[in-house]
Amino acid sequence: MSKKITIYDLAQMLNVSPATVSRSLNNHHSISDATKKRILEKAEEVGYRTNKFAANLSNQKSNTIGVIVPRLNSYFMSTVLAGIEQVANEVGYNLIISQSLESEEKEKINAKTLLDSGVDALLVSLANDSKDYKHFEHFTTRKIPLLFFDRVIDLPHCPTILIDNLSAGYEAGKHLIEQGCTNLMHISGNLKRKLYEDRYKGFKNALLEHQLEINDYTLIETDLDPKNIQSVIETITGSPKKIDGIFVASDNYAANCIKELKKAGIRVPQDIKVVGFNNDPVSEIISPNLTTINYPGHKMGVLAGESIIAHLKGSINLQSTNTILLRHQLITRESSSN
Amino acid sequence: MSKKITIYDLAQMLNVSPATVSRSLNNHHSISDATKKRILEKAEEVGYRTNKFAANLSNQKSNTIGVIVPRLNSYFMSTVLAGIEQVANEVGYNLIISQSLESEEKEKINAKTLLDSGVDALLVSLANDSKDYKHFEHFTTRKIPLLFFDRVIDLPHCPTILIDNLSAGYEAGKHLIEQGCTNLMHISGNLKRKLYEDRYKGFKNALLEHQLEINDYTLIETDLDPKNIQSVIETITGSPKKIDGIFVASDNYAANCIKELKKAGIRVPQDIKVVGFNNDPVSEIISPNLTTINYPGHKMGVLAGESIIAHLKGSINLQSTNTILLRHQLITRESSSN
DNA sequence: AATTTTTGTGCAATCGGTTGCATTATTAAA
DNA sequence: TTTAATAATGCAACCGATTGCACAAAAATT
Repeated sequence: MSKKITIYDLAQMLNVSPATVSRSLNNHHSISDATKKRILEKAEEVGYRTNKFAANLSNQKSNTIGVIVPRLNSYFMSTVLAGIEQVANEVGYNLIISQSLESEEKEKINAKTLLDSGVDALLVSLANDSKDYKHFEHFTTRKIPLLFFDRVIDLPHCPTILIDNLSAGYEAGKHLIEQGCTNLMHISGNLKRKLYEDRYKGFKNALLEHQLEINDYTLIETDLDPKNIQSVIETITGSPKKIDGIFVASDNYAANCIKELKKAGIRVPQDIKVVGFNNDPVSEIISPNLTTINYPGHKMGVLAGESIIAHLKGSINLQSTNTILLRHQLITRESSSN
Repeated sequence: MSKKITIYDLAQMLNVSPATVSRSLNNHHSISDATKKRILEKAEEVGYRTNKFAANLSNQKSNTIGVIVPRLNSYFMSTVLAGIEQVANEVGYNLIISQSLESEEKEKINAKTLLDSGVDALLVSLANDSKDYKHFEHFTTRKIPLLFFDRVIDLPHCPTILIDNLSAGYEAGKHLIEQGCTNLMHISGNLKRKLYEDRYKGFKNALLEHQLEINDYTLIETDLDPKNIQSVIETITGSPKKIDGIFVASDNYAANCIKELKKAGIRVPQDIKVVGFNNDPVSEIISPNLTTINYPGHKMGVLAGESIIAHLKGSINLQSTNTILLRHQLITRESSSN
């Protein structure tokens, strides 16, 4: 029981060849039903378990998908991962998940490790400070499908899944303006990442469209880590013209902003209206409830998983599809009402 | 470039044997430095990448650790996973993560898949409805180390990492009593899981110690999913004796309770005091801030990872250590003040 | 100079499945 | 009844790295 049983053992027990055993286990058509049954039953009886290493070596594939994310402990990311895992699991794919912790260096190492581990495909959401993408070339040259989601770059033959951040930013800005705000601010994530750049661009477009002033206080670039929120609050309160509308690139950060603003005696939404991003659960917990852009993380994960698996199974060719845009949606709540 | 290079290719290029190449790549002592250098350089030059399948097959190990969790998109769990990933990554281990989605059936399948995938160790947090643990026996019989965290069971030779839920529950109860509550309620998760059972037991002990009544309203068992919170709120408001203190087994659920209680016109903490569990970020966002039990998820992950890796490297023997208890801590905030 | 050690490499088996091709048994067609 | 077609199974090479053992060359010892 404790020593592992191979197809050779089974073959010997049943007086057939290992080839027949292998074919039976894989339900190959050229084996008679009787033999198959006999072999399957014996395999079950003696607790045979296939050795994936050997099978992988032979098949040159692992039924494994690699995932690299900046960090896995954010509501959004864990939701995406949950989606990916769910679809992958259903069709028998395993997920090797690693985090770059926002470091390009780690991202490179992780990519290499996953390459060596023989993942059949790679899903990536980029680290904030990744600037060089050579580490992904190994995958493309080896024709290992590579898909970017959320924090994406445009690489030849690599599809991307994301939302239309440009118009999401625009809608957020426009909404604040329609609510009567005239002195707007955007608290952004790292602008090296296109999604943040786009959100800001869209936001700025809304301002431009309404001839609102754009100045030094229109944009604050942060790492979206609530730890360093104090300086941001100071910037807000220190603005010469009173800020009356803020669009924050993450709900979590927005919630913390509201909390700190309240502490500073600033009322939300009366003094400042706030719009967040993602529709995290926290947006409905914070008081006032947070107006936000719904960003369907789970759906994104499911889609990423399904796309890559469909590609692996050969049913679609992802290389040609370049960008999949998910629908987003402004959800208005108390934090921007008047 | 695009076709993969093996040690045989390298051997041929350099007129040495594959064995020498292999040994060089693994920095075996019996190879001269000159040869090693020559081989390493060539390997680098031609972009050699080791084939893990072959290496794993030969070594009978994968440098991979399997993880099964109920779901990966909860703040607590994703934090634990982040901790595990971090330490595993640092020492070159990969993590295959799968979720049971609270289903015993899926947990079984996942365990099987991970066994087949040849993980060197398995870390598990159990699904709520798991009742049968035979699927883990394969691991123990094959001497694959198995460690449970958070939602644990006592299996021979399997260490567990958790906090002292009994005393945490007791402290939560005692705190509410000290704040003047006399009519207490506990909103629990699935009592099949020992951690929830223990939290309730501890809580009950506090009540007993202070001669407080225990009745039908003392305990509500839920799945801790905010979706079905309404019936719980109704139970609270419908209690003949007004409930004035609630201990909730998760911060997220507690936050939602507070939100709904406020909607129902019940003031927290004036009418009802609330204590949560986990010290999620949401506990500091909700107003009033939530008194809670700090449960160090990241630390738990790090510890789980470190333990299992130390065991794999042979530096410690986990089989003998049976339980690792992490320190928890009551954090008092507004939701239970008076 | 002869012998023993030490060092550095190679041979070949092994890990456990997979699969193209050959072979035999069986059934259908002529 | 003979021949062609079909079905079922086995042989043996292959996937790519690892490693015990043998062996030759170089260094150390007597």
